[in-house]
Amino acid sequence: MKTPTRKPRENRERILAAIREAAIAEFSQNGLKGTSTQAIAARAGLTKPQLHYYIKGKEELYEELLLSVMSDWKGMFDAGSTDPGKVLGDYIRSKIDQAFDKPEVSRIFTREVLDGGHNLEKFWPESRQRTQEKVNIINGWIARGLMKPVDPHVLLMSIWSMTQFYADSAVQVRQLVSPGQPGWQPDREALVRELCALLLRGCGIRTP
Amino acid sequence: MKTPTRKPRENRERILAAIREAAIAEFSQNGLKGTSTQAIAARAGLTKPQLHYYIKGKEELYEELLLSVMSDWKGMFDAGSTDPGKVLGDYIRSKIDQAFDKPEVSRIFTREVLDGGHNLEKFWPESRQRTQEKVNIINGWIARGLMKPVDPHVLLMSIWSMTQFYADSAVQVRQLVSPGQPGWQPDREALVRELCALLLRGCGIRTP
Amino acid sequence: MKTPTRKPRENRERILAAIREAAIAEFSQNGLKGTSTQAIAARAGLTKPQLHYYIKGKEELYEELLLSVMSDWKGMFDAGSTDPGKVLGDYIRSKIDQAFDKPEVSRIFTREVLDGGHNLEKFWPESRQRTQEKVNIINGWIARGLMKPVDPHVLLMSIWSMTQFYADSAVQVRQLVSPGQPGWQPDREALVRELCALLLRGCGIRTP
Amino acid sequence: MKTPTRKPRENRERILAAIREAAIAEFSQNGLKGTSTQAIAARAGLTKPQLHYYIKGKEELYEELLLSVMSDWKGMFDAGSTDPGKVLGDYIRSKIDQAFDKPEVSRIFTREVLDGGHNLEKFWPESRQRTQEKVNIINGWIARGLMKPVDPHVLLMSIWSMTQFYADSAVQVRQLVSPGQPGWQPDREALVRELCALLLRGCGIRTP
DNA sequence: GATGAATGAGGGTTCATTCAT
DNA sequence: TATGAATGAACCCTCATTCAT
Repeated sequence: MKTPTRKPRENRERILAAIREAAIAEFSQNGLKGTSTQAIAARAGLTKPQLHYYIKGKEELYEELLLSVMSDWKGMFDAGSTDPGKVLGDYIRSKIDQAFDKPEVSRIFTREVLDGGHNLEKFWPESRQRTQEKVNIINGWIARGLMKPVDPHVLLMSIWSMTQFYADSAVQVRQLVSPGQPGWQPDREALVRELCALLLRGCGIRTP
Repeated sequence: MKTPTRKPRENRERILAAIREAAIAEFSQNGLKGTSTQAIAARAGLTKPQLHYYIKGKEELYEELLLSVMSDWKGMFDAGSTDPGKVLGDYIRSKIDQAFDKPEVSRIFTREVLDGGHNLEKFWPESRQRTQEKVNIINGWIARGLMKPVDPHVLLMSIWSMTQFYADSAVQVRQLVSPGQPGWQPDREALVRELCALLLRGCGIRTP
Repeated sequence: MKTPTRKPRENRERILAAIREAAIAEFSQNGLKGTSTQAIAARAGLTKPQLHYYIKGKEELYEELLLSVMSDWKGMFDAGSTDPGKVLGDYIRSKIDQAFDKPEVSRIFTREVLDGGHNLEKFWPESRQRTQEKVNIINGWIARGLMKPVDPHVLLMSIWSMTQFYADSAVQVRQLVSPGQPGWQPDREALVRELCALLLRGCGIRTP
Repeated sequence: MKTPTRKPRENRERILAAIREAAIAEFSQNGLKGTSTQAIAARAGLTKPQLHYYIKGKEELYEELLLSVMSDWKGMFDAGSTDPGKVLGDYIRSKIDQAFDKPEVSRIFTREVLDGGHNLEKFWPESRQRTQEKVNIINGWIARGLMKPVDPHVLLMSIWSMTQFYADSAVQVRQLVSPGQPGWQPDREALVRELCALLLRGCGIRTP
């Protein structure tokens, strides 16, 4: 009569969700090696053996998380429109949204890359292909005179890093921009506007 | 009688340099927690107790290293000229040079920021001040009509992240750009040119 | 309503049999300590708690099994005949049959002896008595001149170990006898014949 | 000034010897899985981490021990003489000596075989070859009429198991032979004599 | 009867650091 | 200075068993 446990399925799902949340927080803060199952368990309100009842191991949990992280980025570069300004603008917005809403997720990825990206090996082929598709689209725009001849790879990596920055280096941002003072605040809307302006102008894309 | 040990001072310096070099490599690859003193000692050609004879502790060594890392970035934004294009271009080049030549140093910093930047606390005030100076300079350029009204903070962070990216995400770059194929290669000169073009145009700075 | 469960008694017996079979296989392969209840449960098609519903504990299950193993050896040395050759020959055949047909059972016993035989304590008195009876019979044969004066204990232990070997050391046998080649194969009939010839001749027992 | 530790080399060797002795005792009693490093460490008078300072791991230690066990058996079957009775008699004596003097070592091997012998894989080829040599020698004796036509493999395995028995089943022997009473005692000399008589007569080898 | 969940103990191993020499 | 040795804590994981449903 301690805990009702009426619906086992639901309970399991709830616990698993708690584990995932805890793991994201821990991995994001301390990395794969730096995170102890102890910490994940504690944060999820479980004991260590309990945790192992639900997951297979630390690495497996990490990889599963990494997979869900990767899937979050799919389809962000939506080439539905023929307007370069709209496509790139939407891309920037999506990435900034993700950086503001789920910064931990971004950090897990950055950390993994910093660690050598060995757990990402299985994702590279697909990522490579998707990158190539984007490159082709941008080259098409250039060919049609819709934008200046910018190296597509450099452009894509620039957008990636500029937006990722607001997730990974949130601390840095907060510290460098007169904290607690009426100075600049990383306001999401203003930021998106500024980044778009900077980049679209840089590409020579005319905006309405 | 094994080793002459003629000049203790010199010897000590040489060993300390070896330790620093080894530590940079290890910390850069595995982070603070992920690095074992064993690994540092081995890479520096010492035994573990030997290492502890020269350093105070892992954390202390790390902090000392972080300090030297930070000093590398001082003076990169050289406002000696009145030409915004030259100042920003030089800044970009310096950062890219550093990213290509000392990527480990960059990675240690990024990792620290990812970890929360607690060991950077003492550096924030100075960094903040230097950032403010740069912001003022840029605002001056804007006031004098030398460039479009771009948010200086966003601009600085963009340059920072875009350049840093080539150090931190070297793996990603290599993997995403059709490796081993005649595709795009991260050539330093071309890269600097592209980044300058993109950013200066984005700021509305006319280049000769 | 999932499973009919028509005859609970029968079902229980069937499950218990499955457990015993699974346990024999596991204990025989991995020993008492090396076997996990998990493994037994899995092999018997049960969950761990289910298994614990039917058994009292791992050790208890083991002891119960050991008991049934011991009973298999009763009456193998059948002194019904007055012909030493026949009695010993039948004994050898029974033991080889058991070694070939139920090697796991043999192995559980050998393992237990290797472990110190603490769980066999209750069986020793009876075994001792049965051994003494056999010794007396053999001494009788010797007294009547039916065989050479061989130490009965040594003879019995020799037969025991020589036959047991083909159960316990099946791997060794297979590996040492040119595997996969047209060399010697552990053929049961030939083996019994050879062992009988060797031993009976060794005892100076004339065979028809 | 706690412990002299004057000669590091010597000390290390002494500790390693203690570890090996402890490990033999433990592995012999509880097998690879059943033995805890804790137990080995305790028996050797060390703490667990201390133990790991000297060995690489439990499995490695086990394999090293197994290797030394195997080498103990090399050259026991000394075919220096042309007298079958002497060769086999010496073989039996060597094996019985080893069974009485180092029973634990024998048990480690038997246990390994019982476990499937996976750690012995690398030894099989050599063992196979040595077995073949012995088989050839015995076949030579038979061809020259020095002994009856006994299957050499069966003979060798019989000798092996009969002698091994006194190491592996020491408990059984002690329990089955009226313990504490003036009955039969496993006296080494008598045992060797009995076994030789039994086997040589079984092979039809005339002894002086 | 069967199932999800919990628990406490222990297993193997690695680590940062310090001692005594 | 430099080395063998020690130490105590922590880490990841598995196990046998039991509880409540």
